[in-house]
Amino acid sequence: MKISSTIEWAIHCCSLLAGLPPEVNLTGKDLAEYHGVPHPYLAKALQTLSSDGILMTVSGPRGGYKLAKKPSKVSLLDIVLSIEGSDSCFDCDEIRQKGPGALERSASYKKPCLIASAMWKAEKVWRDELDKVKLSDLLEKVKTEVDPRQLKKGADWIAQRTQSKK
Amino acid sequence: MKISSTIEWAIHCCSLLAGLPPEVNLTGKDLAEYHGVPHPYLAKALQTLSSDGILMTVSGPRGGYKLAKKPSKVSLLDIVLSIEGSDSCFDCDEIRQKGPGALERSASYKKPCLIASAMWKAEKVWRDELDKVKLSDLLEKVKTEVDPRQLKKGADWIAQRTQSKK
DNA sequence: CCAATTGCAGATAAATTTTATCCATGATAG
DNA sequence: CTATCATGGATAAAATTTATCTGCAATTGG
Repeated sequence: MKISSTIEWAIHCCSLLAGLPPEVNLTGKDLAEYHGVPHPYLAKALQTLSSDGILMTVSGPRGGYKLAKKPSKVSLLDIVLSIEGSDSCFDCDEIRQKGPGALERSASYKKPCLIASAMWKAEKVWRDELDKVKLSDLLEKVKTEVDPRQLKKGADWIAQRTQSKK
Repeated sequence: MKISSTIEWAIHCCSLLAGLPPEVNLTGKDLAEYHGVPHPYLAKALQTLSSDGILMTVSGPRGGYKLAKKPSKVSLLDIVLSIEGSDSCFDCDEIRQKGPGALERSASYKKPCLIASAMWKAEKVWRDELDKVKLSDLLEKVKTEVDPRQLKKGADWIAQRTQSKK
């Protein structure tokens, strides 16, 4: 029941991009370097985000990634589902239909398994909670909660990166 | 982000045991057979549940497992955490402290990462939801929602199992 | 048009986790 | 004292996650 670290990287990348001016983009390599994670693997995640319409790509020299929507239109759930896929995390194997207690005709099982229902309900509240949090909410909090020196350092590094390529 | 099928088995086993009279116990083999799952592997889960105080074991001939607490005192969360461990499903790797935007002294990072906080909050509502559902709630619903023929068939099989060993 | 940069898709491989099995041991009812 | 049953440890197979590489397509700037 572990959430893969790719999710963590993907959210960090998206929220970084959300804070940049709309004309700026960063390459996959920049994003990997910025976060200290392996580039080729992160690239996979970025490609997925882009094919799901969360990121936009600009190819060619001075290309890279930028956010495809307004930060207020992208929730953490969007990112999580893009990377992990939207399948439920609980698979009901219908084991109630398997043992000696089971009835022959599976048509007898109209209502979903009670246990599965409970697990799915819990997953729903989890997803709803993640859907409430938009990238714009994170940006807002960053302004008030994150050390300004850190913000400056990050911004400088990005500025230098985008400048030096001109 | 998949929930292992062991969880599903464990919950089914516990809710089956919850419906039996207090003096009755079922062996690991019975439980495996009843649910149509591999015995040696299920045994591991039953052992874990028992070492976590959710199940009681009776060793020796005519031994087996029974519920260690009243059904109203065991929640789905108890079972899930017993099997999966209680670690959070989201690991914060503190990647904000890794890239070129990071500050040198990690003491500067007093508040938890905003992204991790959001993920943990979502996990909390998930857990709270699962903790609301007790085995007694499932039993209650089983009475009204499950086909009586199925209940009878299961009960008969169990009765035959527990009888034939006398 | 050319050359360099960048994302894309697919194949592949290493590492880790999940799933599964087996066996020796200890407890206990009959 | 014997058959039954849980326990704990070791082991192995299977699946998934993590990671890398390579050739290709698109695009920009010269």
